[in-house]
Amino acid sequence: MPLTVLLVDDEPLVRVGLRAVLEAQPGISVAGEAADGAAVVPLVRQLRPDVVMMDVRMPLMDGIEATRAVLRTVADPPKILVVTTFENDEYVYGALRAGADGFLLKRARPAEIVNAVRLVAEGDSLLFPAAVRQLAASYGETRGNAGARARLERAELTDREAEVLRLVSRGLSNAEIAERLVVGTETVKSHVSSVLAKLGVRDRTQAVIAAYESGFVAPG
Amino acid sequence: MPLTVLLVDDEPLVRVGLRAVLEAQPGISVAGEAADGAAVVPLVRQLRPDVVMMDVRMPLMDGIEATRAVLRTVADPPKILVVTTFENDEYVYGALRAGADGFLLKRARPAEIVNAVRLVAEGDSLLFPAAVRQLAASYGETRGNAGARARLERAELTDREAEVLRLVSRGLSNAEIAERLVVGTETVKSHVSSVLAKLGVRDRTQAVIAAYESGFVAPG
DNA sequence: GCGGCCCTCCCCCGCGCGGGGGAGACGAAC
DNA sequence: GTTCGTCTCCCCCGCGCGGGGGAGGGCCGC
Repeated sequence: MPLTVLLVDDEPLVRVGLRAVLEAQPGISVAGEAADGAAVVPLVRQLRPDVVMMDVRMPLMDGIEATRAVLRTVADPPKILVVTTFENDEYVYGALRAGADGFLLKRARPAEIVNAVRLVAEGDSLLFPAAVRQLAASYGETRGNAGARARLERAELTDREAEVLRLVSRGLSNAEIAERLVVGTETVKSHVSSVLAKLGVRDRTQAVIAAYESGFVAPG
Repeated sequence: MPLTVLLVDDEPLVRVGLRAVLEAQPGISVAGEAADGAAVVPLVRQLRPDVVMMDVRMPLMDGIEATRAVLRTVADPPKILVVTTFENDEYVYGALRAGADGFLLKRARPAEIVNAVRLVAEGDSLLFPAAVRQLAASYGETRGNAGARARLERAELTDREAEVLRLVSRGLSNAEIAERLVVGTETVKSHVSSVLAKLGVRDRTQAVIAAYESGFVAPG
């Protein structure tokens, strides 16, 4: 059975984006969506998701309140992954103190998002994107962080995969990449597939987008 | 008969790049390549290209000399499009005075390159990428520029095409774009094909790259 | 030594993609 | 009124792409 996720965010666009990222990933499915924290508890009871991706700032009930509500009122509660736009969002502290299992920046690349969901689902407690590490340090120390770090690094691209992604991001076809690297096209396909899986994307087009969005390749 | 182009550049990589861009464009074919200006005159005589894309800086004979040589010694000479890396390349002035029909920055996006080739082939004299306009102004005023400008704008994407490109650049498939825009997938395919043709690229992956490289979409 | 990862290559298969045509409807420009 | 561009939709067709398997060799670390 796939890993199920409940999305809670007042912006439809964010929900669509998260859904796209997660649905593209084999083994993860989005069980449902909610536009406000107020709707979370009944939805969790109904859908029994493995993970709740929870926005912090929402109009009726914010992510902190909603996290508390879920953990207080639901038996065998799901993991709660707090999603925020700003890395210095003070609400994040509150959400983590309320019992959230991890937090994630909205501008995280797809691979990080997927990893984050997988990690909290598997019980690793906290996630720290590089940009937030210093903030985390000031927050107080961190259980399970080393494990999470190692896991994130395992998900990083190998040298060859990175090389292939660079060429994909320059518009080359598999055959052209094969020629350039002096290997067979099947080998290139194999690397491309690995890259797609690790980035959590569906096709090479989305891989190029991820490459630009993550700074892996830069315009100009 | 297609528009034929002779590439003259000492860097193989540049020739490969230009060839890829131009060959991807229907109606344009690369008739030949030369690695130095010294080889241009015989090649022009042999191949009778419509356009010569001429690097300025080359080891044996530079683009200025080569331009002069072609125009002086070849009857019914091809159009000459000067290609340069630096927008403030002083050699460009010389090449233009020597009779070149236009100039182009190497970092121009594929669509601009294709447009430039088409424009000089059709007789429009000078091309001014935005980044070079001020330089052009200081150079002295400009015949045929208004015509070129209008033509470049005609080659720009329509509203619908731009909308489709934006969605392509967010990783959506044709079917997803169709759903989003509430039209048929055939319609989307039609728009995508137009976009590819106008950008002078081969597939949606290269279109996304062009979108990022041109600033049409921005990372983050 | 043995497991694990990486790189390499192979098979089959389905489908999305893109090229090549064409065509109708609408509105703006002439 | 006619022309032109845009947007819409349709056909056929080939191929590149990506998923699903598997498999072998090399290198490193335990």
